[in-house]
Amino acid sequence: MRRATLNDVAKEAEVSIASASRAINGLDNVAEGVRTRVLEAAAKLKYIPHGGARSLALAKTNTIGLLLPDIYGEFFSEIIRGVDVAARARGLHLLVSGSHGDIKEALAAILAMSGRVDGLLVMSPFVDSQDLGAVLPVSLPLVTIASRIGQSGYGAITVDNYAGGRLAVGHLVAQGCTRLAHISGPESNFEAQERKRGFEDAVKAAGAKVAHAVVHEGDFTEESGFRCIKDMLSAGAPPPDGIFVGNDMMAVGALFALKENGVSVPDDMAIVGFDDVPIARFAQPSLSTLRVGVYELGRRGLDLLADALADPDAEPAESIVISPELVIRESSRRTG
Amino acid sequence: MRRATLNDVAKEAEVSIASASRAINGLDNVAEGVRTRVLEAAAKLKYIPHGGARSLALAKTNTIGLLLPDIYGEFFSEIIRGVDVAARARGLHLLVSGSHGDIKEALAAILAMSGRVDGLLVMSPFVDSQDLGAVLPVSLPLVTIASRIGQSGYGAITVDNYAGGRLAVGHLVAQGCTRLAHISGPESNFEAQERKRGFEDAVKAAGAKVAHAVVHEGDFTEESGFRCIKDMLSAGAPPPDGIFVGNDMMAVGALFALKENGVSVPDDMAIVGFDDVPIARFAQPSLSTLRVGVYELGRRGLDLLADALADPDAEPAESIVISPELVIRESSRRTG
DNA sequence: TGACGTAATGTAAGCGCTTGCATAATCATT
DNA sequence: AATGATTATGCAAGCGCTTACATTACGTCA
Repeated sequence: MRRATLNDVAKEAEVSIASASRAINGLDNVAEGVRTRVLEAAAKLKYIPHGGARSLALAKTNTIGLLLPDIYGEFFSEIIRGVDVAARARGLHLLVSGSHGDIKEALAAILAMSGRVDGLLVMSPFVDSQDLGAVLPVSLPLVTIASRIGQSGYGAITVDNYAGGRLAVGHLVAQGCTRLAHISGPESNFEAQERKRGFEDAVKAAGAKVAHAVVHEGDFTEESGFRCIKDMLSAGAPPPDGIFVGNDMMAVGALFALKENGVSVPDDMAIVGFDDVPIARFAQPSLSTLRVGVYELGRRGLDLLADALADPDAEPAESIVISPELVIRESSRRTG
Repeated sequence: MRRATLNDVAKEAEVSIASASRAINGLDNVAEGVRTRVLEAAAKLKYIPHGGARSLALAKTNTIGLLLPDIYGEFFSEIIRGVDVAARARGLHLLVSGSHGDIKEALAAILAMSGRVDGLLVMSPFVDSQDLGAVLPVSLPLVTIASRIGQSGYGAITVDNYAGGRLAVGHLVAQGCTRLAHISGPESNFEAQERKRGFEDAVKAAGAKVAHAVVHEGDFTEESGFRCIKDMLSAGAPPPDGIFVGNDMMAVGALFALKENGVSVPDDMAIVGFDDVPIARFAQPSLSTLRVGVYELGRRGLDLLADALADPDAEPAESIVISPELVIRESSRRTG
């Protein structure tokens, strides 16, 4: 049986469709008798308003689109949590999509979202994200998270990855490490590049205190962290005694590999990750890392967007920069 | 500047709106000249089709609604991953919402989704979910995951939690445990109840081999697992030597508490969880658990729904029951 | 050259809803 | 009782799009 429309309800209640609409929406210019008749008819027909049609008529969807590289896993799950909580608080719904690292897919997702959302929350940490910015319709309110999109115009939330990298190195040096290494994220990832740059500059600044500093490239997955450590250990060269790993998942993989090879952490090798995803404190040993407040990233991103939506001609909020905070746990705390 | 509509494009290209539509959608009954004119006009005006309007006209959204108790965290994140992958493979989009354990919120979410999705994928493991079923519009294709909703009609995916509970106990007994305990999920959760029932029946069946079997009630969070262990240890009674924990997150909390109290796992106490979320193998010691294949839950749920959507008058697929598989890791592997 | 099939285009209805405006009904006021 | 103010209701346009159907233009064949 076809789903009931407002028209059906109106007929059943023997009123005009306009009155039915008003009754359903609780407007006050409806006679009591009409209201009850309409409501009864609606219940009888199991009428449920058609959200899409309503959106079209109102030019308002009460939905915001969330576009992430992926929509699962420790990191993104935390982002989603932040966004979800904030959205719920404002009565907004979420249309989420993953771009899977593919600009094409990201564009397709945005196309599909167009006309279904009031605004867009985008995280696209790819070095060439600017292209994305160029294609985006100017008309859709857009807030970016940890991205590098040309014209955002509606604010952005970014993480000071460079400073984070420097902090990590500073800490490792303070712990007495003299041979440093970095396991970076992919070349194509803007955040990864910034972290690496922080690492390298800090190493340079440390001067003679640091003997040599290698960089291995991973791809932000646990497996790649595992693999990088294996490579390092079998390289022949003396292994480093302190590693700054580009994100926590790779650090977890690294810890695994180190344990497998009997390298003691932190005594033989100190490890520092990045992000502070929930798993960091469960790792064995627990993982020192740079806390970004991933949850906050999501929450504040949504707030920024929702505020812009609520007051379209407020001046665009300046972008927010989040400074990572060093969290020292077992993996880098030298007793000596 | 207002966003461009198809009408604007048609005017710009000096053709009728019908031709513009056909050109944009790549139909073949359009003269080449017209097509290029339209496409150029569209590009010039930065035209992006309005998905909502298109859906309304086509009575098809290519979106499916995913309603979960929460949309983040180890467990749900895995579900989302399965759903996402399957949806992507079929070109479907996802409108996700969390009910936060509140039936009211779940209903609100479903209302909001109505008319924006072609079908619904719902997980509502609450004992009183039937009420939800009663209210749902019959018209929307619906597949349930690990839920207990009256008339699903379009198939369902369920987990054999009872069998899982029995398996866990069987394993613990086989490891030589004689004093068993269970940390259950909340009373209101259907799955939790089934797992508990499995535990209790298996204990009964074990007869004299098991001295006594206590049940503590948690709420599926890590904290509650932690707390239950603390309670157990300070209870005065001799502590159990084998615990079946209702899910992995609580088990992780339990491991923490045990380590804090110097109880050795698995020698003093063996632990078995449920779900096999990704974190289970990272725990220290790694966690024995009942693998549900959470990812599969999501993937197959979506497939079921999408198939029903694709062929509306196929007979409703029978529901799928997933049998958990025992995964033995360090937390319950006795060397003796 | 005229009848006819084919292909390109336009017209307009309709998807389900909201809402400005006009109309009708009710009430208070003098 | 006549007037104006107030309230309830309905009509119809419109949100941006698709598409059945009608119309027109064109080439083909006898």
